[in-house]
Amino acid sequence: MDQQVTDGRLRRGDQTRRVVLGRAVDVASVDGLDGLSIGRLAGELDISKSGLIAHFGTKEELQLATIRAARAIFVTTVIQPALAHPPGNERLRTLLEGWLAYSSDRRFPGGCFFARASHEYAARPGAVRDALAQVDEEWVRLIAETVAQAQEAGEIEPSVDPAQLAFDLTAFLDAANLRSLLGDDSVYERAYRSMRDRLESVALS
Amino acid sequence: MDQQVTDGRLRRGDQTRRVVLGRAVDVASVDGLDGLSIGRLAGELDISKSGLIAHFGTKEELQLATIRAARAIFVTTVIQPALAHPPGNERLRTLLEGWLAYSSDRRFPGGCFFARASHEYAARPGAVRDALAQVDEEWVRLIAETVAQAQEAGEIEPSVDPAQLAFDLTAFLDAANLRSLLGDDSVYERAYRSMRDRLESVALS
DNA sequence: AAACAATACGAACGATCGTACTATTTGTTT
DNA sequence: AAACAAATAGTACGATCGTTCGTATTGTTT
Repeated sequence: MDQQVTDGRLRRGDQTRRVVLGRAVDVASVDGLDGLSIGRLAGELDISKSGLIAHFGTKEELQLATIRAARAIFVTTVIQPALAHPPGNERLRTLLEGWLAYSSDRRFPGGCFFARASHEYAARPGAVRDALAQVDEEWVRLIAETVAQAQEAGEIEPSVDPAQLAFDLTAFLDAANLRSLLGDDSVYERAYRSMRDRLESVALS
Repeated sequence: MDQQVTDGRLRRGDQTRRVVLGRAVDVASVDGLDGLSIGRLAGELDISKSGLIAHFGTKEELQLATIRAARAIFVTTVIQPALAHPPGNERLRTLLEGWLAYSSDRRFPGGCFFARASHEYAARPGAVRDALAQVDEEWVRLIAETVAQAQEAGEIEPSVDPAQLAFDLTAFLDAANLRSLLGDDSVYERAYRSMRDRLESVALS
């Protein structure tokens, strides 16, 4: 996204930003975007509070930057690999299985970053909530669109409402993520089975 | 649970506890069990910080008491009314529809208290997480047991795994709760439809 | 080498956090 | 009325919060 930077000063700043955000997403996935305190982050990274916040201005800007960083990781981990597969059922399954791996492999130590942060800010109006709501909506829409493509490919019954199926499938994923963190070890298998059964129930080919 | 208290001093204390916890569950449903600060709570209720915390000892004890208070509200709002119905499909539907109403009516201003709090503490070991995990497990188990009773009544196919069906159904509920808070107005209808379709797919009678 | 720009630091600000300690008030018991 | 018990209040503590300001460091440009 960013063009190659040759100025060593800007390069240094970008590197610091990267390190800070890399730590921020992990911290926030466990302790939330509120638990993401500037002093704590600076302490863990052995840099000064003032030097850290100078990159973002305010805490809210740091939170928004953290959301963008987490979104980029999610795209790289879950979405990009799936886009290598052809549209339709195969891509849909890759997306869903990729999500389960993203959660169960603990790409973020606190499980899905967005499940954690979205629940934290869902009932609190503001820029942070809006950003999280948009990411969530993008994700659900991607699943629905992929379902629609599978229909166009003749792999899923045309009578199925893509948004409805996407609601069900993403619900399974989120439930597995939460209950795994709460100590249920069987829940990823359950989610996989529910997902498979649900897809088989609407399969055509 | 508590026996009738005649001592006016203890009565006064119980009343204060009740007022504090009544406010605490609402605050925590929006701002989380961390956002539940003693100073804020005392300020909103016009009592002293020291007088408030004297009832609970520490903040963690206040959090645990808040979880117990929220659980009592949940039982009264969702579970008790359903227990008036006969075991089986009827009770199961009442539980699920009662939950959707509990969420959409905003019995807690931040939506489901436990969805909010569970995600907040899911990845943070301690007494608070354990208490939340237990409430969640109780709830899912109740749904699974009610499914099993519906099987015994010949209303649901005996081949169905009650825990698997309970996983699906509770997943729909939680997804509706979150996405409603994030601004999706159609999501309770979607959850209702998914729930109904899922139950019809395993119905016997 | 001098001027400039971006980054990073250190110190301090007022505010709020959870908690502890000491009165004071309110109600009961003798 | 006196002694006691429970609830409530007032004050202060050290720690941490987000933010601001002035200064030093690092790198580039002239």
